[in-house]
Amino acid sequence: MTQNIQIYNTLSRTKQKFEPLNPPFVGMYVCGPTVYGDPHLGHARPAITFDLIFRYLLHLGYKVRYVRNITDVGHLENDADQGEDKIAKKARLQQLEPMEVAQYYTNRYHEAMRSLNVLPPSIEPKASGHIIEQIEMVHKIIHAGFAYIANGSVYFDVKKYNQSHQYGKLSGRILDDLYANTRQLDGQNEKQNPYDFALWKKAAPEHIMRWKAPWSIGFPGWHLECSAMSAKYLGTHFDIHGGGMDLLFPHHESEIAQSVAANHIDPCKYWVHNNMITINGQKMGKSLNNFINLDAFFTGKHPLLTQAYSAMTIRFFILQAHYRGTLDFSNEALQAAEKALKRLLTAHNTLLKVAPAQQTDAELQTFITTFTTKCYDAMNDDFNSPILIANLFDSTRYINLLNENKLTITQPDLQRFTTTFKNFMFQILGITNQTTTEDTQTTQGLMNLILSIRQQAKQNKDFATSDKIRLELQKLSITIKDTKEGPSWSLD
RNA sequence: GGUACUAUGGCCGAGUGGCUAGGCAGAGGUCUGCAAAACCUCCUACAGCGGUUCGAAUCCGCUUGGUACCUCCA
Repeated sequence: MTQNIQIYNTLSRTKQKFEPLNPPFVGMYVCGPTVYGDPHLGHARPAITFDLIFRYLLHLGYKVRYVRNITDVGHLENDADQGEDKIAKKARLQQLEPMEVAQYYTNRYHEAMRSLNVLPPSIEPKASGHIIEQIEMVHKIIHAGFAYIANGSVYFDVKKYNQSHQYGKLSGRILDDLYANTRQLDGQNEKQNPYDFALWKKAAPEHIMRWKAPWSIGFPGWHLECSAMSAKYLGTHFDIHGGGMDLLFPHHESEIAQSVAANHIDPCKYWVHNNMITINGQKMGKSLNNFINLDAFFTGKHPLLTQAYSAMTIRFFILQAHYRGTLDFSNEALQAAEKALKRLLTAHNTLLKVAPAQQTDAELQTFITTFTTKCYDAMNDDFNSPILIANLFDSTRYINLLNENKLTITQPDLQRFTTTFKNFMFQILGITNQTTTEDTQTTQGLMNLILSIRQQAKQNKDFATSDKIRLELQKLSITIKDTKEGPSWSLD
């Protein structure tokens, strides 16, 4: 916990020293999914980004309360849909109860997160379970004079708020510009100004998800749930608020306005935003037909994919880029990531087999003394996972040299080396080693038998047999390697 | 049009005012019955145009791409 973490704050557009409000406690809120469709690539990036931050803070010994919500209150698809929301629409199309839809896709989301080895958050509140808190917050905002009621709906008065506060300080927007660019929606609107946003919306007759409030039977505005739930579980002023860069405006901007209006304080100290994902250089969107569900990656069943990619490959690929940069998905890039990951995992298995010696070579000694520090430095610099991964790759060279007995290492140094490697690779980056069957006794016995038969064949120069064994095993995803110490095998 | 992010070698991707990130792919070599793996060596880029500087890919300005948001869409 003595680490000096620099964290990029969207609010200041600079890296700042991370100083929790109440150490060792850290409160972190991240906007979760709206559960009306299968989880896709767009869900993976923020989940993995904040999983990395969560894991690192935990590793350093912070007591982190990580809150990530589930949006199961439908919000309007667009004006033309006459008040029908996404979840309700799905429910109508599939003839299901809206909550059935929400639960189904919540489960799907959880399954995907588990595959990606994303740790569950400390609290995962649902918007539908916090209607009371949201109504209370609307009361507070009305009481503070920053909201008005129109025909059963309640709107946030952005113009008034902006007179005493700065609406746009997070996204860099200026209210006059917003006005100039949004006036085309004037007319039948209940809003006093086009940039006002709903806190509570009166439900149209066909709107299924509805709750009773003093103003009308209706549903909460979509910025409100995050403000209400973060305040409930993390307090009115907490450490980190995260989410995708696409949420910067209007969602997060409005969260600040609501919280300041209701609680008289900015909701959080650090705003952290992950950048977006593109596919083959194009934006990902349903209309462009390049919208890839996570399941499609795992099975390879999508026109844009030439093969299946494991969840760990996806995770590793995302971590190979810094979270604030855009990330482009392509088959070529994913295949590179797949091989790179395999190389690291192989190196780890090799490291576990290294036998200690009387002394550590000078070159290796130098490396080991700086290795741990360099890994921490990478993470401390705004969670720079690409640099961390580069450091791990630097270490593989030494691992392989140790394996070939070209270098030696003492037991304490080996212990240090292994601990650092494991901590950063598995605990912090959250990579898992999927080859579990490798260790079962039966498999091990069978493989020893097969390999001894193959060695016999090789000694008899019966290469037809030895090659056949290797080829057939390859079909079962088992790779044979002939090393100086004899044959070895691994499960791909 | 506005706001913001971004532009790096064949590909993916870090970083920095002068001291070659890393991975993948490619070339050569060692090893090997062959293969795979591993190791060694090679491939040295920073959108364009100006400016600041002893020196910029790194700072400043302009131009041109790309992306997101600006719609009661996480």
